[in-house]
Amino acid sequence: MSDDLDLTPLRREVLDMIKASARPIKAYELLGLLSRRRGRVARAPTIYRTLDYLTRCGLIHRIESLNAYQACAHAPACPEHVFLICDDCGEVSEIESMDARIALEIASTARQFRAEQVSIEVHGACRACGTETPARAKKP
Amino acid sequence: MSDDLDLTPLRREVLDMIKASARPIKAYELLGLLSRRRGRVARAPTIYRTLDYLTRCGLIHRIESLNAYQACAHAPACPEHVFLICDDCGEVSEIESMDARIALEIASTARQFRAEQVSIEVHGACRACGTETPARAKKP
DNA sequence: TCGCACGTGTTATATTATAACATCACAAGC
DNA sequence: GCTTGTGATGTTATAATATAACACGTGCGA
Ligand SMILES: [Zn+2]
Ligand SMILES: [Zn+2]
Ligand SMILES: [Zn+2]
Ligand SMILES: [Zn+2]
Repeated sequence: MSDDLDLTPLRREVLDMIKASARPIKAYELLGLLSRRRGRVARAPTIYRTLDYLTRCGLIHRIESLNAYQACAHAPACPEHVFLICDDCGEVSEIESMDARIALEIASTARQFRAEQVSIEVHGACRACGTETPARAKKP
Repeated sequence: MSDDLDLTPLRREVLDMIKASARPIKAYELLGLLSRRRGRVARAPTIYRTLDYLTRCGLIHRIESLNAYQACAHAPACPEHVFLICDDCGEVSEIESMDARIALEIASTARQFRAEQVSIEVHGACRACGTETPARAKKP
């Protein structure tokens, strides 16, 4: 395991595609984009290996409840991140909550559980979607 | 949408299988168990619909990072749950952390995000696995 | 030069999940 | 009784997500 980045052309290309996406992006979407960019089909292992690498480096995060990936909003080290996921418009914002992290650290330690990786995903309605109508009226 | 439970035989059978499992259990594992119990194959939609129902009722939880399901440890209403997931032995314990929940509520509200469903999954090493050896030595 | 580590390509397949439609049982209303 | 609607379950097919296993090439140090 090395500490420094090895951003090969493939990894950089995939990272750029993820950064360019306004929403979390899925593995097979990236695969399609990559195939088109390069003029030949890219296969699943190519993209999954790259996503693994970028995730391990902390450059992107996987959003478990969406099976999708998003560039980290807070640089290469980001231990306190929380995703606010709007189920209406699909927007996901990454915030930091030191308080939540501390609470979890305390709760884990109390049970002698050594926390290594924390995933916090909050589903709901973002500001724009939540205020569309006072009391929950969706177009059918 | 009704408030009270409709635990049909299928739903009860699946719920019992989940409760009987010492670990989170996967949809296709349940499908296999169910097929054997009933002496004929059960198909995927049967189990997924049942899991949806039980999840919506709060009787079970889905663990997103494992694609697996576990019975709720805290009765039919459980808004503050956190999963401590041991990556060594696979044990998952469900705890409650009001503090984490409050921290997230505050952080969400500050961004005018209306939180509806929160998923907190902490991966790491449980007490038993974390103390096996002082500094991380796994059998190869 | 040789062997190794590692990134990538390729083939095949495993795992997870849903769409769409058929059937059945039960209950409300006639 | 019959009709009709509703919700649960069964069935068929397929979509979406992910990994195993092996091949190939390049660079690098022994
Ligand atoms: Zn981040
Ligand atoms: Zn929104
Ligand atoms: Zn619970
Ligand atoms: Zn353990």
